[in-house]
Amino acid sequence: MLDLRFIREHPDLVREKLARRGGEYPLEQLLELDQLRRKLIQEVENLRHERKKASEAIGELKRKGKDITAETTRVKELGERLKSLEKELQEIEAQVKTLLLEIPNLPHDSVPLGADEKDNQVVKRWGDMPSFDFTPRPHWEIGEELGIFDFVRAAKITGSRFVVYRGAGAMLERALITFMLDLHTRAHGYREVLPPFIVNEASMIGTGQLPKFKEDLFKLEDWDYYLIPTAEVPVTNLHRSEIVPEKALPLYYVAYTPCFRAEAGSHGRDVRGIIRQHQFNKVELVKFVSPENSYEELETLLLDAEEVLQKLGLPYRVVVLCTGDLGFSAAKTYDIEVWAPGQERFVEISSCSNFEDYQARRANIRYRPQGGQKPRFVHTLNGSGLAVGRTLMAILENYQQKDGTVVVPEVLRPYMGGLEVIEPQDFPV
RNA sequence: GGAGGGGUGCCCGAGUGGUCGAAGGGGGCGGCCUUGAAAGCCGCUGAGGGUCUAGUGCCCUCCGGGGGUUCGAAUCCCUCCCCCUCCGCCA
Repeated sequence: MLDLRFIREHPDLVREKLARRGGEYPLEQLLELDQLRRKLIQEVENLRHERKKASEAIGELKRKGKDITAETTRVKELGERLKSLEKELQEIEAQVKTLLLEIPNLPHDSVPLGADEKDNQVVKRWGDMPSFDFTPRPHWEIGEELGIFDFVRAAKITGSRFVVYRGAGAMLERALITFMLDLHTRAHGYREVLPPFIVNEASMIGTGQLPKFKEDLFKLEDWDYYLIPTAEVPVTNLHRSEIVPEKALPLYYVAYTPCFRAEAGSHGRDVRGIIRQHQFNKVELVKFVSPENSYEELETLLLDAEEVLQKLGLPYRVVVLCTGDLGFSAAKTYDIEVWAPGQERFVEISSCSNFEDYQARRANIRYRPQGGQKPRFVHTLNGSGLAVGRTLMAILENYQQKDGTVVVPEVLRPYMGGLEVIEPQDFPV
């Protein structure tokens, strides 16, 4: 969330920056409530002060063995007045908190102005798109023909937007996960963690999924627990309500987790194939850094994610999201889009964001600056490194051959028992 | 699921109704000592909020969360959450 004091002191700036995102936010209402809140705080605190002094006096009288009945009745009245004011204040504060949680982060000044994804700007291209002497096919056709996807049985055991990976498909998914984890831990200095895939409500609020985006989440019945939509949630919340020493920064984490998304409102989008599933695997990079260099850290985070695609030989482009397409909690986001020749389009495969102190303030993640000064909020960043299912999709489409087989990228072969080509799976059923 | 014990500051830990925001230790910061460091010694060191004359100011809140009793709660009561031990169940 935003800093209430900053909003109060720079309302025009905040208004203007929120306007860049488009949409309506309850800023004016918040400012009004904040004024009321501060007035109530003063009244309450004055009363408390009075009561405190009077109570102390009673203690003094009692010690001297004097009569205190007159004083106690007076203070009791004071207490009752205080109680009703406190209740009022509590309600106002709850409302302020609610409004604050519904206001998104302010876009960074380097984020291009724009209304929606059409205004995102391509900032980089890498790799040559493969040329084929046949018409390249989409991954769902390749995968089903190879027998590595089974959508029919997935629909039977669960429902739509699920898939069963079989044989070399399952192995390829597993190889990708391990390959990515190895790259980020060994070459990029990330610490590997394997967090819970289920988190509580406080964690979801900490990273910004709740309270606003409840409909995107799977919730466990009779529990205040949710399936994670991304490892960003458990990993960022690792340090919720902590104060870490400055010398511990920056903290780099990498985590493999499955991700669960209700995909409410995406009916009819990407219904074919494995691009948009209710459950998918992802390797996620998360950074906790000091505010001074978070934008440099965003650039290196992006490069760390890009390197996965480079090593796999998959062509891609990087776009910077415009203000209108920016996620709720993010101040700046780069998307990496991999080339999918079977669909003749680029598909998002990673999203790398700097949240500045927006999540840190929600989740109360701070660091103590060297020299023992007051704690400050860290900056948090995260990025997919990468979405595993979509990487598998890109491999099928970019490495497909005329005969329907798929070449395994060289870096993955050690992870697949030396397998060089994926051929039709020979299963009796 | 049953029985018991516990949650206090950056960390550990004392504190069972009244100057208790809280002993002590660790850590951190500063100083002395030292060629330098370690050790030793001395001092400082919680967080959040409100306010103005903006000060090394004044005030309020915070001892797991919420509620209650009381003139007054870290301390008493209720409730919820979490952790530990034993038993049961279990991959």
